[in-house]
Amino acid sequence: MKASIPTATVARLPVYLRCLLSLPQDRSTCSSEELAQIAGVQSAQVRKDLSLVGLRGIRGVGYDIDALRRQITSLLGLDHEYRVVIIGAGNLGRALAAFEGFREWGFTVVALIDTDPSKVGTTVARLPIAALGDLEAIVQEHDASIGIIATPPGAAQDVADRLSAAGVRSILNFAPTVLKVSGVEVRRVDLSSELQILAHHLQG
Amino acid sequence: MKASIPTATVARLPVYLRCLLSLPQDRSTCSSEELAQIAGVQSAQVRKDLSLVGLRGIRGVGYDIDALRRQITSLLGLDHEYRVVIIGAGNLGRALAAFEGFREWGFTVVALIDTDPSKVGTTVARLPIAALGDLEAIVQEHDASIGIIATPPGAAQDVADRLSAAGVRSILNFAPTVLKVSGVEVRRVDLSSELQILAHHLQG
DNA sequence: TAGATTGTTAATCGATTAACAATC
DNA sequence: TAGATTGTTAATCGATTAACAATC
Repeated sequence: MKASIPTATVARLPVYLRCLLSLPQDRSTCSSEELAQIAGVQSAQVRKDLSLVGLRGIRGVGYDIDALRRQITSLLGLDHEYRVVIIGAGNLGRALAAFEGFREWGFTVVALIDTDPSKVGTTVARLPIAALGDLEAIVQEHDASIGIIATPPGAAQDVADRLSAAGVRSILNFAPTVLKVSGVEVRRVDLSSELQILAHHLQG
Repeated sequence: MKASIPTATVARLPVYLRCLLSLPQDRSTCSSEELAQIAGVQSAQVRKDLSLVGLRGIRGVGYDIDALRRQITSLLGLDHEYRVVIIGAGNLGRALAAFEGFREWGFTVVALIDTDPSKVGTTVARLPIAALGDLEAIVQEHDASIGIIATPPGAAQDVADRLSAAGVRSILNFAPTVLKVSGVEVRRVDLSSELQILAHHLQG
């Protein structure tokens, strides 16, 4: 029984990975101090995180960059391909469908879904927009494991329920809605809230 | 000297506010238990948060919904208007420029800025795209206090430096770049990282 | 060896939750 | 009054940081 990795640590792994990939090809090792510097955290944090996920360095030398890259990739499951469906073909949904940053890490957007009949059948980034009624069929056909909700707030819970029932196991929710689901991991990105938090500091 | 509000509490205020606004008009009070339920947190959390920001309820009754709405709005500074500049007119930058969710809370996008000469002068959501060279002039002209970075990663630090020097005090960063700035509050939204974190759970 | 750097422990800090007296 | 619900304290939990012996 392996102890699970703290969520704060998991959330930093993508940052470390990107930093490691940005290091010059000819470098072979990297100290926790240097990685911390470019990742914007403390070196003790880096050592603790890497230690928690079972990654070891060499005392007096540092960490093997290539081993770190490969092992973090594997820990995050980025050596698999994941199929993603996006629900909501508004400005945000379309931008996400065309976003290159997903493909780069092995996430393939297999469908963009919307209720608007005038949108269905048109294409965004070479992807045809499908009807909401086909959600379940599409998830099953492509064996999609991730759903991205970019609908208006009122539609989000229903879409989440349907994604969950169809077998999607992770949801990235851009709707400003608190989703009630079970057995599905949800991450929330609330763009308006982010600005509101910044606003608090501007005046406080 | 007022003690400052814990960051975790500040981050929940926008959620509470949205929940309160979704309550029927004819309701006048709301218990911490009910608010917790719709916000997806524990009732003790709600009471603690509200207490930390100085909001009181009535024992045996609950909290006054209208007072809560007004006071949270004020705490977050949402009774002001904020001018926002967006840098990067790619898919994401354009989607953000057209995003209605910002306007709704008093955030006005005053400029969309890009380096690409073929984009400059065209319009997105009735907003003309400006040249990067004009960033400082635009920030000053509109007295913008928030910058949204939606550039490729390599450009983000330079843009952040220029925003900061031009007087912007808060940055929302969508580039997968760790920004080094001082005296500016930065919030990071890393879309690829979100999927990577979800991927970790899919396989773990 | 001397210098560098890890890996881990313990201390600290901050956030969440449970519990319940206070009181409407 | 009796029932409901707050406001706060204390307990718990999780995350960060400091410090340093181990060791390359």
